[in-house]
Amino acid sequence: MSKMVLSRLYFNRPTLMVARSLIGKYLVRENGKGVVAGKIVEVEAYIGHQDKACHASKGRTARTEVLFGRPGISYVYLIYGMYYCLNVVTERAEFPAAVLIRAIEVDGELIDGPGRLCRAFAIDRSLNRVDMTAGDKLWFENRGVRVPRNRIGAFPRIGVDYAGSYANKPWRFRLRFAGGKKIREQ
DNA sequence: GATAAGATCATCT
DNA sequence: GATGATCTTATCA
Repeated sequence: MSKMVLSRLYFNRPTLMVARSLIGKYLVRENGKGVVAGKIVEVEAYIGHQDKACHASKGRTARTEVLFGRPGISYVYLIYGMYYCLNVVTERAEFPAAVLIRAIEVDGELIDGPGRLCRAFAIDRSLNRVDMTAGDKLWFENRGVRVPRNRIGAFPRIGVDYAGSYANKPWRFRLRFAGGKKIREQ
């Protein structure tokens, strides 16, 4: 069986649907040396120019241009001068939306937080605007893990208090258990 | 356990 | 010149 790389059509759907269904899928990173893969356990959705927490709410700029592009493309940026965050663009072209990958489980070990995740996977600005549906360097796989809806919790997003009425939207999704243990909630 | 502060820079005003 | 889709370490209680 060939690898089940998530396709363009997978990401060309409502962002909340993509975000929820990404829980339990695998993020795969291939650099020159080898392959690292981990199960996604936490994501956040950023949806449209009306969402003040979404970078595209400030308009279409050189930086946010990628959010207006085709689904399935990576959006990597530097935050607080020290950490990278990995997102994947969702929904049709011209509609700016993306899913931030926040936490991953690799060999039973939880890598908690977008900055740490990118460090562990050696993700930086050179992986911005990569086509993640091509199965090259960075992509998502469905490895047949089924996650029941009741194992996924929805919470407000992190660090977006400034976003007004959008600050409290339950657009963060997290697996309630990982590695056999209950993990942090809220 | 909780909270505070420091590191450090691309992007936008 | 201000500001974060953060993480680590230190200091308190």
